[in-house]
This record gives sequence, structure tokens and C-alpha cells, in this order.
Amino acid sequence: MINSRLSVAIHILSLLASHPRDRLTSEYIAGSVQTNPVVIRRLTGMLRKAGIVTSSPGTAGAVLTKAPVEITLLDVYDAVFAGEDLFSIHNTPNPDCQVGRNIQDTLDTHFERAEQAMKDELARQTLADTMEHLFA
Amino acid sequence: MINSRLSVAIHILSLLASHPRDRLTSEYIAGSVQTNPVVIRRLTGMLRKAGIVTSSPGTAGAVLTKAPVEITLLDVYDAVFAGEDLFSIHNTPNPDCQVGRNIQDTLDTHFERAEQAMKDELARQTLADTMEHLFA
DNA sequence: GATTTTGTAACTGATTCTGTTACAGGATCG
DNA sequence: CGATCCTGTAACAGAATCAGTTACAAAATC
Repeated sequence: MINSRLSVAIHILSLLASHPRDRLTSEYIAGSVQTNPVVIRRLTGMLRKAGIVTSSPGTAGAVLTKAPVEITLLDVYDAVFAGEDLFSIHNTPNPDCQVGRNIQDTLDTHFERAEQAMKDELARQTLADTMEHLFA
Repeated sequence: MINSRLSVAIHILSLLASHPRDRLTSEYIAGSVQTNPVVIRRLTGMLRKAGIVTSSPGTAGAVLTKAPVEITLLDVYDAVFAGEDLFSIHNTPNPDCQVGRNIQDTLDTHFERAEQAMKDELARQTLADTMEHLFA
């Protein structure tokens, strides 16, 4: 339902974490994800803006700025979905109806709680957990 | 990010709950949501298949099968997103790479926990809570 | 029998998503 | 210094999804 950005971003970070000494090119990573290198560079750009990795033009590879145990999946989620709400609310309910007038506030409250619960759970899981599961 | 089906479905149920004696037509409900009546009938159909409302061809209106306090937002979520996963996982990671080979299982585990946390929170909120917020 | 309504299929335009091409500019190495 | 490799980013394309719409058969009502 939600797009695969979080999925690919975690894949990228897993590769970086598992080859800490190598400088993995976007082409190499794309080979593991099986997609186009530009897809990797786009996501790496989001991770960089969020401060999760460093990378620079011309220099191969990206480097984690923190240990995997300090990178939560919420950090990654926030990096690739910056500022987006989980649930959409329909735009223009009818203000001449009490339900229509108040439904957006009400849904905001409900949805905010659900989204927060999901984020709390993502915050409990880290890239170190991912690595453990991958290499167990 | 997620589409507005849950949002509109809760709007529909709120109207039904707040006019328990009237037979609200899809056109009336569409007037409050400000959309097309077919959009309402489509969602009402999903709610009917899930057993949350009854309705039948020719007869105006839909009727809740349970009291609002017994209808959780998870019931509504399941009705309109039957069987869909919250997060997408990229299709064909490279099996010749240990990360690629195991990433789908790993992500499944992570995402399942996050999705379940979100659903647990939706299950804690009911249509009665919605009504209270709407009419407080 | 005329009218109203639901249920559902089919289509449309807008948007989003993933993949792709293209290229400017930084880094590296002979 | 020039060739090569790489990143970052813009721009575009096809596929998929979404919300809205038209159309109509069949059921209910008056």
C-alpha cells in the first residue's frame, strides 16, 4: 500500500553496514536490489539529507554516520517519508453538516494515534536488528 | 500516503450512526462527503462484505449491524483494505547476495511488527469515540 | 407502471511510482 | 593533463492507482 522506499532504503543501509570497509558504488548496490543505480542515488540522497549517511559527488560509496545499533527504522522512515502523513483525509467535506464540519479534526486525532503507534514500533527496531536477522 | 478510503468510510459510518432512524441515500451521504454517490456505494459495499452494515438493492440506506461502541476502527480498516500489507517490499532482490537473499524475510518481520502496532491502536478506538469527538 | 435507489461495470483524467536517459561536475589515476 | 569513474540531479516514460463519472440492470416503493 505504501511504496517501497523504506524497503529499498533499509536494503541500502544493510549493504553499507555489512561492507564497512568498502566503498560500494550505486551500481553495485543496484545489483543487489536489482534496480537502476539512479534509484539508489535518489534514496541515498534522502538518507544524506537526514544525516544517516555521508556521500559526495565523485567519490564512490556512502558511509554510515552512526553505528547500526543507533540507527532506528524510524530514522529511516522519517528520512524517506519526511513530513508525509500516513493516512489521507478527504479534502472538502460539507461544512453545512455537523459531521462534515468536524470530521477532519476527528480523523486527525484517530489517525495521529495510529501513526504514532506505528512509528513507536519502528523506533524500537534498529539497523542492528536487521543485520542480525540477515546474517543469523 | 495511504488513500482516503478509511477516511471516507468512517465519515459514512458516522452519518449512519448519527441518523439511526433515517434511511440515508448514497446521494445524501455524498453531499456531506462532497463526492460522487458511486464512491459512497463502493465503500458501503466493502463495509457490507465485512458485515459492518447491511444494505440491499432498491432499498435506500444502509444500517449498522452493531452499536458504534462495538465497531472498532480496525474493523473499518480491515473492511476497506482487506488483505493489503501496509508496506511494500521490493520484488526481486538479487539471490546471489546474502543481503538480497534474506532481505525480504527480514523486512517482513520488521514491517509486520509496525503494522500490527498500528492496527492495535486502531482496535482501541471505536466509532463511539468518533461520535463523541464529532458531537462534543 | 412510474419513480427511486442500490450495486456494479466501465471509462477518464490526475497523480504517483519505478525505471530510465542524460549530463554537469567532483575525484582519481595513469 | 586527460581519461575514466563516480555522484547528484533534472527530465522524461510507462504502469499502476485513485477519485470521479456515466451508464444501466434489477430491486423496492408508491
